[in-house]
Amino acid sequence: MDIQLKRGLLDVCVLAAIKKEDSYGYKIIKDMSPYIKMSESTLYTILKRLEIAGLLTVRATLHEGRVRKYYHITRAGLGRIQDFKEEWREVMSIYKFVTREDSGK
Amino acid sequence: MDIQLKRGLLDVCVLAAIKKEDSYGYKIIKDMSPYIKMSESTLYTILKRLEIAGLLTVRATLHEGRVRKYYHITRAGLGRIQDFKEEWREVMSIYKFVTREDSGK
DNA sequence: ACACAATACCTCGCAATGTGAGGTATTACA
DNA sequence: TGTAATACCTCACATTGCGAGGTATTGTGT
Repeated sequence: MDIQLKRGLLDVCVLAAIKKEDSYGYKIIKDMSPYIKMSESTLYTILKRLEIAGLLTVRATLHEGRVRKYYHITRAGLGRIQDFKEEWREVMSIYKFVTREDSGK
Repeated sequence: MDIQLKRGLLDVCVLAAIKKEDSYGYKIIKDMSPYIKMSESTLYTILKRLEIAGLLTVRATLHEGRVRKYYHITRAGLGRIQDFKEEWREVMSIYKFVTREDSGK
């Protein structure tokens, strides 16, 4: 899908992916892939960003000899999703503006 | 509204603003302002970009001593709006993913 | 006459961010 | 021995919205 359209969705998608239960990078990409594709470099950049912003916390673990970092959403992260939800009214009004049919033409 | 969310909408909004009838920069901003705010520098950048991409054409006129440039949407521009419309299914599925309630939690 | 808003266009540098290319390391399987 | 899968990461690059700033004309208030 259009890269510009993605920009407003990716952050909040990642948050949504760890909302239900803590998850890790590799799994987040797999879970999101039916809805939205993203490269690994993008995801790890975003995870770092969201951590710095305090929207999630990290906990490193060892799993079958491999490092695995679990991400946990914070209250602020949940707030971010809520904000997104509220902003969606605006988005839909824009969508309607774009797709309206100029009946007279 | 969130600047990242805007990125996917602005181009197509501008096209929608000139779809009904040819319009010019200053008026486009006014027309769109109830739906989405954008600075002049943004708009003129976008108009230039869309012109280069062949999604609209320009016609300079004189109006009460001031230069006024009218923009006209091309077939490709209409196609861009159509593409956006079709991509919206994907966007809505992402929206649902983000806002779903984890019933069991 | 002077100041200021409105109309109408433009350029430039900055900051944010998705991506491909590339890197490191372990486990699983043919 | 080699390749895929798992799992993490860095870096340079291109795109793009925006603020700051610029130019010019017309209209309005003092």
